[in-house]
Amino acid sequence: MAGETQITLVGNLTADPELRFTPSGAAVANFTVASTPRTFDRQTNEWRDGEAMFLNCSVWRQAAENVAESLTKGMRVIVQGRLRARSYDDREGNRRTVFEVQVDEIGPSLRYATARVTRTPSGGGGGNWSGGGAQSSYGGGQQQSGYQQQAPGGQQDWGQGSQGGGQAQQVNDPWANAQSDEPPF
Amino acid sequence: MAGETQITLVGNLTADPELRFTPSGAAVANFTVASTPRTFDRQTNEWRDGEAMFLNCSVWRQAAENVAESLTKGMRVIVQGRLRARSYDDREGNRRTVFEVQVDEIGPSLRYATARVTRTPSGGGGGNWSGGGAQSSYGGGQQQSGYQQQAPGGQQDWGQGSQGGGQAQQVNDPWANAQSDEPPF
Amino acid sequence: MAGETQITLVGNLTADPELRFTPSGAAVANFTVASTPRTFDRQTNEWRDGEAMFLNCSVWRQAAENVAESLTKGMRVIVQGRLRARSYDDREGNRRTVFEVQVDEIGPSLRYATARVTRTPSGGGGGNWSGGGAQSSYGGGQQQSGYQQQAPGGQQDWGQGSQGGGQAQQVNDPWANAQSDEPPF
Amino acid sequence: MAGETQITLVGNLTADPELRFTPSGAAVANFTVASTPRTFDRQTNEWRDGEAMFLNCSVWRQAAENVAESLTKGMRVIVQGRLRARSYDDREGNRRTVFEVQVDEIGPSLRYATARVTRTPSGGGGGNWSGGGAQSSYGGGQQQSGYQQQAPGGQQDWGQGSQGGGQAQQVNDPWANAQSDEPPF
DNA sequence: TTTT
DNA sequence: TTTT
Repeated sequence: MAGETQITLVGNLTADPELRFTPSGAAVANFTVASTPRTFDRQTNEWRDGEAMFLNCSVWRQAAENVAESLTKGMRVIVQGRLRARSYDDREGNRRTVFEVQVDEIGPSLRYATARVTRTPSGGGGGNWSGGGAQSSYGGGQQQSGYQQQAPGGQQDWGQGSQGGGQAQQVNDPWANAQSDEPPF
Repeated sequence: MAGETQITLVGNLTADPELRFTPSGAAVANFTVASTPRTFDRQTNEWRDGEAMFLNCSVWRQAAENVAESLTKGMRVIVQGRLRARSYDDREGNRRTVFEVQVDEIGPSLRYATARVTRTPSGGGGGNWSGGGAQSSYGGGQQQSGYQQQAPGGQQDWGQGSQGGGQAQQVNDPWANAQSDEPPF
Repeated sequence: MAGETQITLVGNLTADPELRFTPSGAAVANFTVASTPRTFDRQTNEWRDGEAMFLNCSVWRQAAENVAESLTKGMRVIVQGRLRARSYDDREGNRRTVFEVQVDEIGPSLRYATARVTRTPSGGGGGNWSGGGAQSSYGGGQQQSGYQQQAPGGQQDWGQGSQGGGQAQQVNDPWANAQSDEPPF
Repeated sequence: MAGETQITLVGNLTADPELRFTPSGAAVANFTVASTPRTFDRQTNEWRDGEAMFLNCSVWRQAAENVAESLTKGMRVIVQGRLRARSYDDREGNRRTVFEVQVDEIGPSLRYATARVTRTPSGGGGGNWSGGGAQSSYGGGQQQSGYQQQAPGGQQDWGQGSQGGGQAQQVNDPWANAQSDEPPF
């Protein structure tokens, strides 16, 4: 008995994902995707950009850690998930509602980029299956060290001003505290 | 006036993608995604695997080349596209129909894997923008050679029997010839 | 070259659709869909309702007129479309953004209801065709009268207070004037 | 933890739905949707029809009965569901696989047609609610008779030859027997 | 096997 | 502002 608000979103990260942990240790990554609709104008026979749309996304557990490790500001991603609303009262006491995508699957788009995929050691998750895998035989050590070296460079490359993006933080902010141990969805 | 057969598919590659070129030089990559539906059985309170589904996918142009370079047998991917049917007559003269996903967006899933994304030089495509971009500073040569070395290992790792998967071939088979210069979709 | 923000929404109308016409005579129907996510809680082994989500939808041309004629407050619908954002400044000068679904296809859900479908005379639209008109075999009169009796009760059942819902209005409000002759999407 | 093969399908019924019951009394409706992709050819500046695609669909319980009562050959529908594969061996011993959409939500499209919705008495289902019942203000009788006149014509219009479509049958064919009490999905 |  |  499904049949809900399925959404498939394509766009670019407005900033590096933010990784957090609930008190019980569950990882959550939050990020915003900017999606600019392009429509083909039959009159003028050319493409027109619509107004950009910014959607907050949130992803849990192992995927959250993978997202924080793999994605940075500007990258184009594909997101499959369910649209949700969260209401709150702003400082003036007005009821506001915010939309958020609960991510089921996410990955970098290969439309304008290539990706080198590395399987996440399924420790602690009970992951039932696969994914990458390719690089494990590459000669662990070499691959590993390569990875370590690369990370910083990649950071700088995006000219991002945000420090700590994609870095884990065991925060104690209100939001984190408000989170239960388990994903609410 | 849209409103068609939108499909969002998650599953694993059954083999390395096959990259081909139409006579006029347009790239096409074909691959098959195996998707095993999991349903939560409320009686027994556990997850049950359904019958695996195998879907052919085809992607064009720059994305085709990126797919061939990035994805290998076994990897989990997210695919967004439109479902199509192709009919043909088999050797016994029976009309058969084959389903195929025309890929709009594809990427490796980050559920069980990480990915290092590198922006494709937008040469010859007029691509309006990008994703990745990060790895340019990794020191091209090193990265490159690393790739060459890694490829074979990765290959073996998935226990695949198909040789040449992911390799470009300027084929002249009937199918390639039948293709026009432009994607039919 | 597609690959956008596809959304498929299921929920209930919060009110009767509002039908308007652009100066040049193009029909637009606007309505809001309330969608309450239900998730199966594996701990307690029961279904839990999430926070309701309210999404504005807009549909154009013949479909707009059909929507206004067919749908009323409370009905469950399926909507297929693309999610868009519209920004504006509120009275305090704050930039607000509103989400809206540009409807590609819409229909009443048959999950808890039946529907008697009547093809719209394709006058003025060039629509290539349509749906049904099946019920002739039900024994018109009997079925009909049964329907008549039900209708009023059903109405009250919905407890809707809005009068004039689903009625066309050649409005001249700013929004209508702002609209061009053609759908902006 | 979802993230599967979501499909949203728009097309026309190739025949009236077939309603069956499992031994334990659960209703199932099967039908085929023909979907003809239309693409806008930028060269010639006109729409082109692609090859038609035929997809089997199956829907369960109350919705199955509603479908059988509401939909007939030729009608345009919107279907939201999950794509599945079913394998079998044909008479020559070849393994064949058939695709099928497990319907989550379905309804008649309002693009070229109107619909009069009537809430299904939620007897025996526990359905939490429904749509329908709006048209009371149209002036029942008049509207009704208008409908009656249209119905037969519409019927013939469709030139449908299949009799008994949409009629319930407590079949005992192999397939029905193979079905368990509960939907397999 | 098929719809518009 | 709201539906079930």
